[in-house]
Amino acid sequence: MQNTDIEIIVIEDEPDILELLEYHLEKEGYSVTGFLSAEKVEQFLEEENPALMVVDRNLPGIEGSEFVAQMRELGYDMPVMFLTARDKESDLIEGFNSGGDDYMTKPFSSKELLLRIGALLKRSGATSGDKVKYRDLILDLQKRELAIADHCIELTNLEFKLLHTFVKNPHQPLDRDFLRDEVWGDDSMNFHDKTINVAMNRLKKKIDPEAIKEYFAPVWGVGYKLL
Amino acid sequence: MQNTDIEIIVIEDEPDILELLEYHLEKEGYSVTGFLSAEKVEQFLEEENPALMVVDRNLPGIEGSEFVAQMRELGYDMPVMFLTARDKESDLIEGFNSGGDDYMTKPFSSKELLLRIGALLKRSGATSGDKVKYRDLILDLQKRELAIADHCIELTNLEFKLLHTFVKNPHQPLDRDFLRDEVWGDDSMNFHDKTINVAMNRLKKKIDPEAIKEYFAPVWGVGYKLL
DNA sequence: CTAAATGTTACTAAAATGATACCAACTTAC
DNA sequence: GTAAGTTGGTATCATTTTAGTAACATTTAG
Repeated sequence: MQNTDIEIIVIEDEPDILELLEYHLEKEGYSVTGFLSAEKVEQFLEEENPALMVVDRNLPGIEGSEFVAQMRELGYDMPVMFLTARDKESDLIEGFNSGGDDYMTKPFSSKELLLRIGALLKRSGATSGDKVKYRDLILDLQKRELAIADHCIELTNLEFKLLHTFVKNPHQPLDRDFLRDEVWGDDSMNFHDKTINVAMNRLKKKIDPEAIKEYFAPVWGVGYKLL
Repeated sequence: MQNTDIEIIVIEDEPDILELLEYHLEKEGYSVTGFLSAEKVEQFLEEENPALMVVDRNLPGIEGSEFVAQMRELGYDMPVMFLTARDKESDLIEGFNSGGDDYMTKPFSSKELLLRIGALLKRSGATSGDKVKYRDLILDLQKRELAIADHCIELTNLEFKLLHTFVKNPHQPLDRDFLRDEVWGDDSMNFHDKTINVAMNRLKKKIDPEAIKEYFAPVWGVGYKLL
C-alpha cells in the first residue's frame, strides 16, 4: 500500500471503536489521527489538511452532523463519512444535508468501510497513483506523464501541474487568482500579468500543436477553462 | 427543483424496478434514461454525457460491475451507483473495485437512494451549486454561463452582471443609479447617459435577437425592469 | 557550466465597452 | 390634436482592456 501521506481524521467518542478504526485504517496505510470529541478538531484543521474525515453522530458536546455543517461553513471541503448507530431516515437526511458524503450504520463491516473510504478518496482526487483522464488525455500522476491517444508527451513540471488543475476542474472557468494559488502557490509574489498566458500557450502548443483539438478556451476577463 | 439538465442513466433489467427508479429520479427533477440491458449504453454514451449511472449487478449478457469496469477502461468517469440484491462482501469488493462509487442493496429506500445520488453529484461537480432561474433563462453563476431553453449563449462579463442583477430583482423597475452601482460599481465616474441604454440593448439583442420574448421593458424616466 | 524551464517584456490582435450622433417614441403643455 | 421637449433605441466609431505571441532574460536542475 502506498496510502501513506494520505491523512484521515476519525472522530469517535467510544475509545474501543476509535481504536478499532485506527487499527483498520492504519493497516491500509493511511495516516490516521483520532479524536474522542470534536473539540480540538477545528484547531487541528488549521494546521493539517486531512483528505477525509470519519465522524460519529453522537459526540460529546456537539452533534456530529452539526459539526460537519460548521466545518463546511468554514470552507472545509474534504469528504466526510458518517459512522453511527442512528439509522432512522431522518438521521440519514440530516447527515447528507449537513454535507456528508457517505453514511454507515453500526455495527459496520470494516471491509466495507475501507472500500467506501477508498471510493471517496478516489473521487476527491486524494488517491495519488491513479490516473486522471479527460477526453483523450491521460495524466499519470505517479509517473508525471501525459499520454494523448497512446502517445507520450513530455511535459514540464509547471505544465503538468497546470494541466492537472484543469483536468480536475473540467468545463469550469478557472480564474487567474485560482490558477496562481493552485499552480504557482501562495508564496508567489510579483506575479506578472502575462505569466499565466505564456504558460497556457506553451501548454496548449505542447498538447495540441495544430490547435485542432480545442481543449482550452479563454474566458475573457476571467481566465481559462477546459472545454 | 433545478436538477433539469442533469442527466442520469439507469440500467436495470426488471422493468418494474426500472420504472420505479425513473419515477423517483424524475420527480427529483433529473433527466433520466433507462435501459433494460447494458447493450445499447455504450452507444448512448458516445452521444450523451450523463452525470451519473445507476446500474444493477445482474444484467442480461454482462455482469454489472464488469460493464462498469469496461466503461472506466474507455475513460468514462462519471459516478456509478450500484443497486443490487447481491450483498455478499465479495460482491461489494467487486463493485467498488470495478470503479463504483456507491453500493446499495435491494430492497432499497428511495429516499436514501436520492440522498446518496445527490451526494455523488455534488462531489462530482455536476450539481453546479449556484444557479439562478427566470422563465427560460438559467444563469449558472459558477460557470458564468447563460442557458436559454437548453441553448448556451455567450455573454460578456458586463452583460452577465447586468442580467444577473435583473434576475435577482424580477418584475421590479431598476433605476439607472441602482444599475450603475450594482453593475458598473461605485468607482465609475464620467458615466455617460447612454451607457446603460447601449449595454441593455446589447444584452437584449443577445438573449432575444428576434425581440419576441419580451424579457425587458423600459420604465420611462427610471430605468428598466424584467417583466 | 550547460541546457532546460520559467519568467519578463514588448508588441500585436481581438474583444469588450464607452461615446456619439441621430432617429424614434413617449410626455406634456397649449 | 399637435408641437416642443425629453427620454429611449440603435448604428457606428473610438477607446480601453485583455489575450496571444515571439524574443529575450533569468532562474533552476543536472
